[in-house]
Amino acid sequence: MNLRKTLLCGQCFRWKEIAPDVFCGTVGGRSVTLTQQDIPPLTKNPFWRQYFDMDTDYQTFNQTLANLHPNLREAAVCGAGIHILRQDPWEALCSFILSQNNNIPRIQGIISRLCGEDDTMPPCTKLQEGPAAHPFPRPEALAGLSVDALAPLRCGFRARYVLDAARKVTDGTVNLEELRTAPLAEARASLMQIVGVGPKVADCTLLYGLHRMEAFPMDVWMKRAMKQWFPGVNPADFGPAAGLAQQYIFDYARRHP
DNA sequence: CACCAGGCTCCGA
DNA sequence: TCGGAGCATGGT
Repeated sequence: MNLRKTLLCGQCFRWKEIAPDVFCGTVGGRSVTLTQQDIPPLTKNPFWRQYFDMDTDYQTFNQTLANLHPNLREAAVCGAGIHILRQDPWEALCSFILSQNNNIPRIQGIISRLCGEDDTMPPCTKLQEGPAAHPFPRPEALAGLSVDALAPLRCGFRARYVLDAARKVTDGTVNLEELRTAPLAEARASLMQIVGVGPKVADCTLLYGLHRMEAFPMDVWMKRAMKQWFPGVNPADFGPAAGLAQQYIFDYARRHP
């Protein structure tokens, strides 16, 4: 696993590079600062082993993708080392609602404020793991709030989307844990009951929050990228590596102006 | 000033 | 069912 690629490829928003190759993040109520060298010992810890998805065979996924198209082979080589993190489903849902029609630096800022971090707060510099000062807020904590209460987040029209998600997750309208094993189409439909959740956000939630690797977040940008750089390749060809392929394609397109 | 940012809702044909 | 404006906010 390549730590930099994995944390900076756009799948998560709570990791900061506080110095070259030094990353500080908050996951599941824990904060940690680490570098690439910390990964081997850290993966003895079941929690981090699971979060970084160390038990999935990415080698086989890479082989599958590389054989589909020459450009996809190149993309897979460049993207090798990216793992799809096993993020908290609610955090992923909420994060990708906030990501719509938005850019990554601002998404990070909004999520940082949502977690109660102050804009003037210095970056965390402690070098070992500890309890999080600012864990991601649970849906129950947000469900009762008003749009006005979220004004300090400056997330604009997305505020009512976040609140609708919080309410529907809290009252059981959407049962995130059940979506781990539900048929993909059903899981997608369930998430799209939430106002502000369309096909793209639903698939991002399934992929990053519920580790449904066969989910393929598709939008007009991705359609164009597929047609331009990977003609003749269909998302159906990716099988259980679809989510990983999408990540590789995203990175590939970024490197090809 | 216009345009864009990992989209979606809402409206009209 | 489809297309396109509008949406809050901040950066370039």
